[in-house]
Amino acid sequence: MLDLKFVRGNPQKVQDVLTSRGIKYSLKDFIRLDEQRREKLFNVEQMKNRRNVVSEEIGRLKKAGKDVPDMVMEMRDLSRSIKEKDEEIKNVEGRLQEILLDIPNIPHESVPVGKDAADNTVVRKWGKQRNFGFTPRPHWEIGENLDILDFERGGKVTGTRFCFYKGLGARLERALISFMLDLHTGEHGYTEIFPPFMVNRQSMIGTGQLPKFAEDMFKIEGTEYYLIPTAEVPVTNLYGNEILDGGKLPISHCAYSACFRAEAGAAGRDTRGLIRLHQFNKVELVKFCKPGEAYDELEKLTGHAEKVLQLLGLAYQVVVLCTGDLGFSAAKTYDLEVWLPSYSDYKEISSCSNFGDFQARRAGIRYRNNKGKAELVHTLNGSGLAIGRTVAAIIENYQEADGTIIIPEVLRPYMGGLDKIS
RNA sequence: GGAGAGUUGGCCGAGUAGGUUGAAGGCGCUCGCCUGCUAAGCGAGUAUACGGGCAAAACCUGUAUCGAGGGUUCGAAUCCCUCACUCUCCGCCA
Repeated sequence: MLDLKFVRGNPQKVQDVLTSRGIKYSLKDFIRLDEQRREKLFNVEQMKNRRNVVSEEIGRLKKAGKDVPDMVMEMRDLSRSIKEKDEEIKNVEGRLQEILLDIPNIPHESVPVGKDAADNTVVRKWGKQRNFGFTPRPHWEIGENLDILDFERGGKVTGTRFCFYKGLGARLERALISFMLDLHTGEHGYTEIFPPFMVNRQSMIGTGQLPKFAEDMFKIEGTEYYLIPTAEVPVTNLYGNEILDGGKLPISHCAYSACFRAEAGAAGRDTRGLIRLHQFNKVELVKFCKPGEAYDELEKLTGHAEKVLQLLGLAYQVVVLCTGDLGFSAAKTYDLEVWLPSYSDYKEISSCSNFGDFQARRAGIRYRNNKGKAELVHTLNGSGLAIGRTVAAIIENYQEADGTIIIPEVLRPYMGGLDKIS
């Protein structure tokens, strides 16, 4: 959420942002509502002031044994009008809030201007695409042949976009989770969190999934709880409505969680394999820092996610998202894309973003600065990494001509010393 | 699921025959004094949000906030209702 005062003071800039993100909404209504609100507020506050003053006087006079029916009558009327005015203000504020909650973040100045994913720019590449001496096969084929992935039974037991991992496949999934968590806690200084996989509505609003993207979410029937689409949601909201000690910043958390996504707008895309499931595992990195540190922290966090790919020996590229492709809450995002032979292309495996104070304002996450003033923190997060897509990348990039899979060196301690899945 | 207790400021904790209590007291923290050092001691200060004034900051001023929302009342932390959460006991359960 943007600062109301900022929008008030920079309507043209905000309007431009909306336009650049393809949102056709005129801020004129908003500005008018805001003016209305302030006028009404000023008005009612004066009335309340009078009520306070007179009520106090009534108390004093009554104590002195005097009866003041005319004053009481006047206050009765005044209170009635106050109640009406308060109602009006509440309505106006509700509408303002609705609009404000649907306005996306402002991209950082370093973000390239562009229309869609085609305008994203590659920042760097790492590793080289393997030269197979045979025709590489997609991971779903290899996985099914080795009996470590079972999509068919996933469909039978639950439905489309669900999958069973089996035997060494399940082991590989678990190994990756442990490997990533160990790396981030041991080498990168993150404190591990194991969060709830369901959150309430307020938390979803805090990180920006709601109210705008309700159709992407699974809601638990009969409750106000939602399945989390990423650990970002519970972990960022961990400090919601708190004022943190500035000396403790930056705070770095990593968290494993299952992630649940409805994939409402993705019908027909990535229908095969592990790439786009309704449920997948992910290790997430989350940071809370002071405003001045955020962009340094973004580079660091991105580097931490890259480190996972490097240690696994997977070729990837780093892409900076252009204004048109940027997520709703983000001010700047780097996507890490891993080389996937079955796609003959790089495919997103991590998304690392700085949200500035956008989420912090929604969730109420502040810290006390060195002047003793409460100030919004800046929040960041990134996948470190998406587990399912990592499994896919390992299967495809480490496959042998005979259909077996070499296990990357760093994972072997987590796989009972095994060096191959066959 | 049944029965009961609770939810006050950064923390602890007062505060019910409704009235000047944003809220006693303590702790913590900040600044100053004092002091070989440290500790102790002394003094002052120490919430947030949203308005108004100011070009703006400082500052001044108003309103709101004692879990959330509603009600009663001239006036509510204090009374009533609903909800959420926490705790205890019972039941159930991994």
